[in-house]
Amino acid sequence: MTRYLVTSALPYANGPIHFGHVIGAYLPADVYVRTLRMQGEEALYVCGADEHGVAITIGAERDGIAYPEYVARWRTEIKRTFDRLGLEFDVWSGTSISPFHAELSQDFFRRIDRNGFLVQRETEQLYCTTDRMFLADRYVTGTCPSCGFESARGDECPRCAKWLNPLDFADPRCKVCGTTPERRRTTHWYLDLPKVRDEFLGSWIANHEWKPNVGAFIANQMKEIEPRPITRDMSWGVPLPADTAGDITGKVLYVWFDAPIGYVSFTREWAESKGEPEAWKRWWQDSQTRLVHFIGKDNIPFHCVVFPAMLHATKAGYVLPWQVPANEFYNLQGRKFSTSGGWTIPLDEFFAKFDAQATRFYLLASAPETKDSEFNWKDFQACNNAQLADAIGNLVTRVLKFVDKHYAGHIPACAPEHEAELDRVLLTECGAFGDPAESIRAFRFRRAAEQLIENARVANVFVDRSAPWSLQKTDPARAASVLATCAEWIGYVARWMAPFMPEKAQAIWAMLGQSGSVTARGWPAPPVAGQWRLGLAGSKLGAVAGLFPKIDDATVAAEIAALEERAKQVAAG
RNA sequence: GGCGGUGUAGCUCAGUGGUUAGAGCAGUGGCUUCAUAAGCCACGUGUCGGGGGUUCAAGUCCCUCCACCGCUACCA
Repeated sequence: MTRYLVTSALPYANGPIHFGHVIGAYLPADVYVRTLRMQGEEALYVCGADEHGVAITIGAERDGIAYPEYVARWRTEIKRTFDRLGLEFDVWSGTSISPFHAELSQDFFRRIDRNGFLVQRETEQLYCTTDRMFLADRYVTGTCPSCGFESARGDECPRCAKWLNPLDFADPRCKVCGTTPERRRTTHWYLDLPKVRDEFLGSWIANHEWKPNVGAFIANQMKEIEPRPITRDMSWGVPLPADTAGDITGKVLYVWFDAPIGYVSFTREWAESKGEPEAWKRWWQDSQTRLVHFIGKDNIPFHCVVFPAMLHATKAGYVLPWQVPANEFYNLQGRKFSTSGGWTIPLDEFFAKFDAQATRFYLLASAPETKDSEFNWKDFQACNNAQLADAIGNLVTRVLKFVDKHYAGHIPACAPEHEAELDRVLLTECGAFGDPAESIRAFRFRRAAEQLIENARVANVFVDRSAPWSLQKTDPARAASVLATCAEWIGYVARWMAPFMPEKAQAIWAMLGQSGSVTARGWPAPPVAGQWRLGLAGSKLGAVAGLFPKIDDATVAAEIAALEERAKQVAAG
């Protein structure tokens, strides 16, 4: 049977994550997995921190703490944010602590080497003797040989936009410490991407169905693909396999090589924790697996080209990505999120004031699926107030409080003589409703959010048309049937909501007097007249209370002012 | 420079070459009172960024120009 192996881009353990990361790669994956499971599919959701690389060593040294301590801090901090948002991974680990990671990364390297997809090259690079490391282009600054701009970056001149090679600087300086680096020769292993392309990857990519914003982009990249270095001169990382390295020391696998292998090693870690050490193979080396990578657009070349090339080059039977639902970028109030620039939302403060479940819904409803989008405070308020509080929250309270008052807190039964007619009115005359799962499976989360609201509105129309408060006086039996029908529909709404807002869905389920988990009831089949009711009649309601507190204008104005103030203070230094 | 994306109603956005281009929000008017002053109904002539072209037919395909954004692969 088909099974779904879902991954979210491994967050880099070098700083806090913001809502842009959350909606780009994590929240959609969580909703996807929850939906699949409610539909009875087998799914595994894997994530963890990416913890190697030079940016981390620089950060740790700046903070004066050991590398492992540094990455542990961010691994924990990032996970805390995920926990607050209700993101549930089956395994959460880190590339520097996962017990299988180093061994498996070396295994990848060895297999790829043995299969003839690695080449060695000697190059000359700038080396900073103060920081004791080779400098990436961006870590070098100097005078542009083209236009004379004195603070050109090693990769590109900000003034004349010319591509640069830092070796061409007459006066190179290390961006970290300001001293002059020296030239050194060094040998590295390169992944022979053109060879993988010609043997397999080119035709695989051409014949694979990609999300529209992914396909054209990577097809074009295949033409200019070049070998990529996969080793690096530093100490923090996975050491080269000793049998390959020989007498060469001081090299580790480059972070972008070992990071995606984390998906596999974390799966092994999960299997081990389940007491089935071999179970990971069922997920990674079985053609029934559908591998889905949720990422931001900056990761497209990596997950659609490089990682598949690595998987193929091992010739170890690994599955390749089935879908890569990459999102575009998510901004904040018209500008890019910038932690260092103060243009961000401090999450501790945010979650002290605002509901994490409502935030999940808003992020999904505004997700950057086809183009960049943004978190906008006024939109957030409108979404919470008009869609969640008014359309869904009020539907629940208006119906259940009515039931509470007139039926002694028990959901009435729908009289058999009313059922066919009420089904017809509800299902065909009160507006269109759709199945959010269809949209979710197509990675259209904004559309699914709309459908959720539309579905709730169907019941609001039904209540208005039926006017049970009048029937109560003229035809009490019919009033009871109407309320019974509304309660049943709310049960559907709760299940449709469950992947988006699991806690709120559960709260509705409890208000309906149902025990157990709402997700245990599974995903609802599209309601069909005569057979859609769950049979809630007779249930004793739980305590009925408002689900979504409203956010007032003053609160929003204060948040916008605080955001601008933060940015201003950072700009002033 | 190269590549990619975006440009549709006041705002945020949907729109698989084919009837008079849609939704939500905001706005206006009416109805209702069960409910978190919530709900329902009605009301949208917008050079679909500009200009060419293909087609019986283009927001939808092609070319070009303009604007904005991103990427450019040793910042992982």
